Formats: sequence, C-alpha cells, structure tokens
Amino acid sequence: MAPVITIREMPRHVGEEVVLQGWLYQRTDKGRLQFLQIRDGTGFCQAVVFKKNLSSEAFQAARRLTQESSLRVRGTVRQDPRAPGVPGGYELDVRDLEVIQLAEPFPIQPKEHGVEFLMRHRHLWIRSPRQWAIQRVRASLVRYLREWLDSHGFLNVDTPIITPAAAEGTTTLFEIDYHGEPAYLAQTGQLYNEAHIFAFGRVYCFGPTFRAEKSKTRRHLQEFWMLEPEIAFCDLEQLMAIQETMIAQVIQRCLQENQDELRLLERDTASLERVQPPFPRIHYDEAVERINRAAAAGEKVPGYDEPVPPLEWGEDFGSPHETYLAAQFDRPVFVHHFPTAAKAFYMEPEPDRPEVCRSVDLLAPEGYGEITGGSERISDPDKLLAAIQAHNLPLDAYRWYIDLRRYGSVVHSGFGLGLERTVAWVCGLEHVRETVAFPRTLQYMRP
RNA sequence: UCCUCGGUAGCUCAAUCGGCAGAGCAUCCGGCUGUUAACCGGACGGUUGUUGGUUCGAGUCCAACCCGAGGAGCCA
Repeated sequence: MAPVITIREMPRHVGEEVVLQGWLYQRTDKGRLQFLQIRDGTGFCQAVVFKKNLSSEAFQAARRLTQESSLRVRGTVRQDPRAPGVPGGYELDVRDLEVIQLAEPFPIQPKEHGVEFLMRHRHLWIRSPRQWAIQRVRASLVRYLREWLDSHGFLNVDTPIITPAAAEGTTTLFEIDYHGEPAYLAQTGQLYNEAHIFAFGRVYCFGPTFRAEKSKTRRHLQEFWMLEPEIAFCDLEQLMAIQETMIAQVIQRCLQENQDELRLLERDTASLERVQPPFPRIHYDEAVERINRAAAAGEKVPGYDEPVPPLEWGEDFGSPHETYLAAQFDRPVFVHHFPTAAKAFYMEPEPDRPEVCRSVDLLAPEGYGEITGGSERISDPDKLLAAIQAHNLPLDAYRWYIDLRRYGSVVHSGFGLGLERTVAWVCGLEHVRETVAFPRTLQYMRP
C-alpha cells in the first residue's frame, strides 16, 4: 500500500510509489495522454496519465474529470524539468486514479475575471493559485512579526473588541447594542496597550479592528488586522529604530522563506531586497517643502497622471501626497513631527515647538501608502487632561487613561501596523481586498 | 458624499450611422503521447441591469433609478 504524501513532500520521494489526494485544478487532454494539474493545499503538481499505464476504467474516469473534482491518484514520483507547479520540477506518473467527487461545472476558470464576479465567489476564489500564495504570505508575515516581537522582549496581550468610547472620534465607529447601552467595535487597542506597558514594559496586541469609513480605495477595508506594539521608556527616535529593524528583518525573512509564493505572484523582489536600515527620516516641514516644490514645478504623481497638489502647512497628507513622497525614496520612509492639530489627542507635542507633535508615519514604496502610524504619547497627566478637554472628549470615559500617568508615568511610544497593507505591499497587489480571505469592504459583506 | 468610466451567453468581451445579438473560454460529443490559460472539428447557451420615453425600428439615443470599477476626501 503506497503512502499518502503531500505535494510539498514530493522532492523527498523521487522514484517511490505514493498516493496524492487533492483537487483537479486544470486538465489537458492529449488523447492517450492526459496532464492533470492537481493541488492539495500544500502545493500544485502535474500528474501524467498515460493510457497504457492504468486500467481503462481509471483512464476513462480521468477523461471525465471536471475542474475542482476531488480525487486520489497513485503513481511514481518523477523528477522532470518540464513539470509545472509549486514547488515544480516533479510530477506523478499515474498508475491508478480514484474520483472522490465529480465536481459540477466550476464558475472560476484559470483566466481573467472581473472583480465583482470574483468577490461574489470569494469562497471559491481562494482556491486559485494566486490567492493561495497571498494567504500563505499573510500567515508567514504574521508569524515573522510575532516571532520578532516575542524574541525582543514584547509580551503579547489581548485588548477588548467591544469598547465603550471612541479613541479617535465616533464617526467611523460601528455601533452595537451592549445590553441597552451603546458600545463600539474597537478601532485600536492602543489605550489598553498603554495600561499594559506599566505592567509588562513592552507589549503588543494583534487583532481585528473596525472602521466604518466610507472609504472606497485600494487601501481600505471596514475590518482589518492591526499589530500594535507599545513600549515603555521609549521616545520617538527609539520608536523609529525599533520599527525599521523589525520591518527590515521581517521582509528579508519573507524573501528567504517565501520564494515559491513570491515567484508565483510574479513579485519583483528587487525593491523588497532594498528594505534595509536605515530608512530615510524626513520632518513634516521638509515634506511640505518637497511637496510644494513639486507642485510648483507641475510634477506628476507617479502612477496617477495627475500633478502633485499643493499642501498648506498644517494639513494632513492626502493620498497623492503620500504617493509622491514615498516615490522619492527607494525604501520605506519615515515622516515625523506632524502638526499637533491634525493628529490624535494623545500624541506628545514637541516641548519647544508645540504646534508639531512627536508622531511618525511610515510610508511604503510603490504607492502602498501608510503602513504604520505611531507616536510618543503624552506622559504628563495635566497635559493629557488639557488635550482631552481641547478635543471636547468626554472626560469620564478617559479617567482611567489619565490614571496611567498618575502612578509612575514614563516616556512611552507605540505604533500600529496595518497587516493588509503590508501584505499587499509585499505581494505587490493592486488592492488590499485580496489580502484577507473574506474582506469587508464598503460594498461587500458576503460571502 | 463627490468626480470619471462601465453593466450584452456561466465567464471575458465584440456588435460600424439607430437596421438579422456574435466570438473565445467553460460545459457536452469526437480527434490527438509532453501539455503549461494546449490545439482541431461539432453541439448547447440571450428578458442586452431596471423602469419609462423618442422612433417605422433601440444593445445603441434621452431621463430616472439600481449595481459595479477607478479616483478623491477620511484613514492603517
């Protein structure tokens, strides 16, 4: 009885008779010879069916196979450079074939389809090779990020998803009914993380966050996963150093360990190889100057065919500004010291220049936009109280948050990394909707 | 919410000035021993997003609405 192996294990079984079980991805019928492209979740491989090598019943069964039919094939693993697939270069010389279920005509073919059609069939679309590669990269990146944090003194903590008040305004929150009291789905775990650092020093939370924004762009989802490290005894400069080290090491590890997936996605890895420290750091003042110089010269935003719009000091960046700035550098770029008025209430103003705050965004290259946003937090209780009042936030809801500064306050900083944008960047995707199995966008909640 | 573009066979798309609704893929049948989204022959497949209007005649022109795509704003 031949052993059942996975496609990924085929290189270790050359010359041996084995059984593969999976689904038919595609079939090429040459008459007395058929090529079956089979996938089993671990990879993709070709099974070669010669009529003379198996019973006529099994051969006829192979001829009737439809796309996505489930099957079991027994045969000998053979090394052959012509064999496509992942890992590729190995094929199965079939001796017997068992159809488990003959699939009904499958709606998704290995060819071009429209976005709407694919999204409506998302539950079937995730079987496609590109989607398979993306989800594997996503899972890998999550693992690398967690392992990096775990090995650098960070404790993984969990923060609540049901929250009583808004951290950054209520307009973009999903409201739910908490036994008669309004509650909201969390759009960040940061405030709770700040409580955690006073217990554990360095922490991170990782989970879904929710933003009811009417955003309909390639960078937005209603539900996305955010990794949020928070660090005690850490100022803005140290925060940038931690970010660039973590991101550079995670990207380099991904290049090493996910070559099959990146090749399948036809990702140009040269730009990812350049993701090495130090990342350029530019002050908001300089960013505004660069943008307005480009605007005055009538420069185009790369990939947009539109001129760079001018930016008045004090405004937050628009999407074209981010894209233009990021395109000026060959690796991710930090933009720091944004105007205090344009940012969240808890960000520490610069002591000798309070109109800017100790905040930093990391812009990914190639138009992928802001992948992290962070800041040094206000550590003085009186300044925090004043900031809450200046933003007209309900004081009662934030008493516990101010408490954190009353009992042994320290300089601390943190940032949030948007997983979907990071995955889209690493995979070179057009849109973040492909980076999660069942994306929640403005127009799709099903399936 | 705003701007631009689109909606025709299961899918991807054609259809000239307003004049017989057509291909490729998928499916089914037949052929082919090295295919990489194979190729060759045949069959099946239509309320042209919805409603109304103009016209001898509307996929095509007009209006409203619905749905989608790209972008803006907002944001990670």
